[in-house]
Amino acid sequence: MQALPGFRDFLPEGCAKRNCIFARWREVSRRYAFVEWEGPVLEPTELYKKKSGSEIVDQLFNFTDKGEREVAMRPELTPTLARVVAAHEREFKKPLKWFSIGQFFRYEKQQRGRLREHFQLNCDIIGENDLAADIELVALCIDVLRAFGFTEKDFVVRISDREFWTDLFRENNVPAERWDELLQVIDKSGREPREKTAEKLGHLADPVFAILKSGGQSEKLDKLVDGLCRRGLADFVAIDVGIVRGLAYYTGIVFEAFDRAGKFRAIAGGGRYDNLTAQLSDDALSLPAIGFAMGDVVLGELINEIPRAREAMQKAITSDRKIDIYIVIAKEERRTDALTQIQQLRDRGYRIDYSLTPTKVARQFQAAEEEGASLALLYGDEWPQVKVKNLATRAESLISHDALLDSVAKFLNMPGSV
RNA sequence: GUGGCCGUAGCUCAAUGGUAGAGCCCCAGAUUGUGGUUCUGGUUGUUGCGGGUUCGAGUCCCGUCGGCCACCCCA
Repeated sequence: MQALPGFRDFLPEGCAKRNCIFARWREVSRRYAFVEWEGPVLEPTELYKKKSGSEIVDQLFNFTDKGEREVAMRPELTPTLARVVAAHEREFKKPLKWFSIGQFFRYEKQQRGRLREHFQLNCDIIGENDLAADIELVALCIDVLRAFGFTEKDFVVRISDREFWTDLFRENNVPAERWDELLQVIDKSGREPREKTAEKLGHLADPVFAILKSGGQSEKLDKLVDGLCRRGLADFVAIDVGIVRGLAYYTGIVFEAFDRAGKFRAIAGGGRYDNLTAQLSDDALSLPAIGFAMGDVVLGELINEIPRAREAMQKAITSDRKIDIYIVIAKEERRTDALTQIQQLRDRGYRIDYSLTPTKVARQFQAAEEEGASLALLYGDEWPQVKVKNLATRAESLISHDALLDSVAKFLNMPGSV
């Protein structure tokens, strides 16, 4: 038996890495005063059918439940967020600055950087129209990546604005029904032959190609980049109007983070979706919103790729898995006394390990070393004294068992005092 | 969903169609209370699975499952 295709087992090392990623995500989000929330993993399929564009439905991990309901494992969080906000918005001051860390699913053939399950950080600002919110959110995205040790040499956030294109469509009298379709064509233009794109664009082909080549420009994008420059983040961003993103609900600024080497797919992406709460509440409510998501899979690959990030991650994992004290039971008749003190030490919050069964002393010290213990306490012939060994310096001293707790506390606060 | 490549021990990989191996890991020892070294010994495979060709298949053929890559799509 093995895990289903596209689903991962997290062995201790993988789990430690994942937890480390979550910790950074949470830490930086909190730095921006975002608050954490969570929604259900399973939603009515209907929630995704209309709101995310029809293309998403083929990729849903969906089924009929025992109550004959059409349900889907969530492929993304934004529709849930819009639903929840529409229902509870009066309970909160605006703007809402919410983040969430959760697992998402898609039913697709897996390949590298793309599984059937992954974890995502979602950060959203709801109820603020001002471009300041867009700037804040992009800055947050950059800072999250910086927290992993990445620099402007490692990644770039490409920023675009869908209004830049919809303005062009309007000027050229393109009916609004065709906008989504044309945006998809522009989104795809970098990945397919020019002739094919030109054919789909029709009379818009020439102006669109001209803009994609020259770069395009808009006051809004300039202000956005200027805002990031003032925060000292200029080197992390680039305007790229070719970025459109696939989801239908985006209405304004859209952005994606890529590794500079261009080796992986997008690390993170997001944008403005000002109409989604209105759609999901049948126009009972309309709140502007902007958000982004960052997945653990591509991020994890990039961490492995960049030495600085990989070493930082490794260091954090090593330090987190360390225990404080290993209890060496050198004489089995002292086991009960040792266990009494193990309980007391654990009650004080120390990480303690010991051998559950009679084991050679050498093996016990080996285990102490492997688990990264700072101290070893040896229970044997010295009783009622305990031998305390500093595993880094190999220095030993004898301490009466009833003075042990104080002595250990002193050492662990100030290594070197034993 | 379509196409190409691949599938041997827990991991990394050997084996001109002729008896399935190595390293690492793991476990146990080296006169019985001290840790990254060393030495010795030990466990593990229906060669992904199922058919077929052949005197004989890890090796060739077909199917299937799984993995990788590209397409599709991208949350």
